[in-house]
Amino acid sequence: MFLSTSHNKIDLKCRVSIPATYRLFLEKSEEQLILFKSLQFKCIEGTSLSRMQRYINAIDELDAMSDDAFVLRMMMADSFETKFDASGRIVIPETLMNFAELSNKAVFMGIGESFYVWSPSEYEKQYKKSKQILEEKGPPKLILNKKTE
Amino acid sequence: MFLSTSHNKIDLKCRVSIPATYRLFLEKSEEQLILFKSLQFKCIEGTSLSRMQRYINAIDELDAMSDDAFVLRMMMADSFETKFDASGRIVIPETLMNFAELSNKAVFMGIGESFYVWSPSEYEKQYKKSKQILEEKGPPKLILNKKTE
DNA sequence: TTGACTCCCATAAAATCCCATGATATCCCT
DNA sequence: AGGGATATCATGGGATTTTATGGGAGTCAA
Repeated sequence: MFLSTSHNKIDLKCRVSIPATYRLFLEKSEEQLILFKSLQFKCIEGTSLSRMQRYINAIDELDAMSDDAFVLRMMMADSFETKFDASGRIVIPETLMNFAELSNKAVFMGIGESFYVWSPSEYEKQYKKSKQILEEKGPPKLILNKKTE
Repeated sequence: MFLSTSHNKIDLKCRVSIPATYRLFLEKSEEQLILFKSLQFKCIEGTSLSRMQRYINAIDELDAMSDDAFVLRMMMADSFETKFDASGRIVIPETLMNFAELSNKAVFMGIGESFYVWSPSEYEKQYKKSKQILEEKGPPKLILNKKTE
């Protein structure tokens, strides 16, 4: 699983070290890493190829002309398969650098099946926002054992 | 699989470089590349021969006299099997150049099992449209809670 | 012989590999 | 528990390979 947060440097070639824990998780499960534009936030989302595969399969199950299928196809088009160099770094494609407004620092935030990559300022913004919601509305009600029907 | 987007040049001989990632995917899976007119958009669709085969099989399951079967057969008739030259380029058949209104630039857009080839202006149009749908309707529901089974 | 198509070679820019290093964390032995 | 030895991590930069693209020589058919 992708967990924990870390702040890593992006060098002039747009390389970043993927946090070792993330990398080990991918290597252990023999998964390729996919990066894509988040549909919800101004950040990059990272996930395994097999999870991305599930989205792709979903496209075929939808009405091909539907808005959902349309948006999902665009998501694929904004996705990149990446691999590590010998020292565990990836290169962030230019498209994604621009989309997430990254320059020389990246914040990795693990959220289970996937992770986010933020610019420090955007991360800060979202972090404060979540804190504020927490204060105003109290902790969210979690249902851990959801019935699947 | 086919992912990511790239803008490549079409030269005077109607040659374009297929994005290396697409090419490698096809070579690795020992697949032939098929190009055909998209049924939904003003663009060329590219896919593997085996996926095309699935379309063809699907025709047989339709009422042979139906309009759907008729349209699909016409689509097949405008399909081209293409192969790369030594440096990974293909020649786009004139019929398809005209259909997609291509001139000197092609936008390759990977959508999983297949990819689209657009003129830059048409691509731009579709991209904006998807952005707009995303804003108005939010991300597709299956993104948010995906059932694994 | 002219036009269309296919090979083949050339090249600049970009992506990738390879080796190096300081900092941190982990191990291990007493 | 201390403290040095060892491994791992995050980072830098140069060398090499691949990619995308241009253009010419050979080939085949009308």
